[in-house]
Amino acid sequence: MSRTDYPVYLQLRDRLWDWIEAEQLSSQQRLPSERELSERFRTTRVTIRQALSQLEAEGLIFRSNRRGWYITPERLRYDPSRDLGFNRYVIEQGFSPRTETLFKTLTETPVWLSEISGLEVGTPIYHVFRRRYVDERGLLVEHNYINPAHCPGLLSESTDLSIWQMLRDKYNLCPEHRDIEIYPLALKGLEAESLHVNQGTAGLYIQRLSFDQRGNFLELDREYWLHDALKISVRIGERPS
Amino acid sequence: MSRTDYPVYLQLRDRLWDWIEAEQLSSQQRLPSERELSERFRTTRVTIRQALSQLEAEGLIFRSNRRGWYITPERLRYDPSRDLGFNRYVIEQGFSPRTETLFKTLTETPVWLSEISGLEVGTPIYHVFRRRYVDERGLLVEHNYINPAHCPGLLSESTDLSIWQMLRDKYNLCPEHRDIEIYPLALKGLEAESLHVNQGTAGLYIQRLSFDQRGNFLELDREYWLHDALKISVRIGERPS
DNA sequence: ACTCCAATCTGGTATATACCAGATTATGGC
DNA sequence: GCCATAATCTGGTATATACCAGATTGGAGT
Repeated sequence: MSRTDYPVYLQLRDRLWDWIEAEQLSSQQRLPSERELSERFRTTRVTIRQALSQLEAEGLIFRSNRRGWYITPERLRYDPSRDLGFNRYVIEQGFSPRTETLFKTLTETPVWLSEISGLEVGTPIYHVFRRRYVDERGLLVEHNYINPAHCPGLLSESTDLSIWQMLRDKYNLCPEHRDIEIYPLALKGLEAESLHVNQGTAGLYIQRLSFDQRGNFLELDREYWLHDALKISVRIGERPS
Repeated sequence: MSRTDYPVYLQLRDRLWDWIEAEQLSSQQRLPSERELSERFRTTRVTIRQALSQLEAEGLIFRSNRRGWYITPERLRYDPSRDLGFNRYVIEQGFSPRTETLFKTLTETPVWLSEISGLEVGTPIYHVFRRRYVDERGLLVEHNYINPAHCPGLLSESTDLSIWQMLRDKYNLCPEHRDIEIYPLALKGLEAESLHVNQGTAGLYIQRLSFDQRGNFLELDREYWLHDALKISVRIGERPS
């Protein structure tokens, strides 16, 4: 029994889904062009785009600006409460990570950061902005604000790997307390541009604010993820075996 | 300096944002109709809708089916790792909660639940489906699957309050171990209908799988939130005062 | 082989128009 | 006052069309 009372674009959504399954399209493969799809499914490009947007919202496909539509890879599992480096858990899941440092600089603590970190406004602070890839798809950009009082000279190190690991191994820093915030938002401005996605693309924001044993501010991490790129997975307590 | 090289709908997005601020529109207030806005801003309804969709993605406004656009209330803070009842933390934040039980039934464990819970396929299981409001806006729907072995007769209780509290107070059950999963998705089917939103509306999925001290399955909680309704906030470790 | 540039392909933006379906409001009969 | 119903208002869906801008491709010239 088909749902013929559905709007066309929802029928198309389902037909496209079925078609993708039937064609066995897999991760990162390209769909036919919108014009071709609109002919094949006997409708207009506008309507096909509505259907494609649905599948995009569901995380089945994603768009690459003016290049086409592609099959979304499996979501990356991610536990923001653990201090595992990005590279490490990406590899653990059988993917291939890459990190680009877009800029790193020593700047002055702005008001908003002062309010959540406890640092005085104007205090020197490291600011690192990085883009992270999994299998050559850019999944997130990340701002790190690090207290240089605890790790002088950090900027001269390579920041293409785990900052957290560097803090631990080289500076013997270990966060004792953390505040984590997570919420969906729209990617815009610098974050959208850096990820090469359109303004307003759905994203997920993850913020981690870390303090040491004495309550001193260590680091702030603000991550902007593509909405379809990750699945947060947290385990609390021990599971008896 | 204005960004005149921006597409019209992004300029409109910003102008609408400014207009909303200037008009001091506040939580749950209604915007003028799309036709009126398209006249006021000298463009077509199609383009105004693109701009409105941007603001919707950013969480500034939300739509109520065929009634209009409204200002989104502040996000609710929510800590899925704690066992605070919904009603309690909503009230703590100065809002007014309400819960409707859409159905509750005794059914048989399906395959997918068996795989994550360890129950045998076909084992009796309680299934409760509820809708939760804050200030009379439906923010989420929630499926609860509860192991009746630990709490016989639960269905004859009222399920309009905290199931967790009932499990603790009446059945002395306390989860020792939990697996939590969170990811953005599109609301569709039953969940979209129950929240009176369009198919494909952005949402956030939160799943909690609870076991007792001996590793027995207690409860599965699957929550479907509106994307703009909550801010997950978790505190790890103690903050020295 | 290589570079450069033009042609072409892609999705992105924009306008105009029409009708539908649910929600709300106005109206008229009681 | 109340209730049923009709008119109206709202966003939702759909088609047709045009042009833009970035990405890719293909070919000419070296």
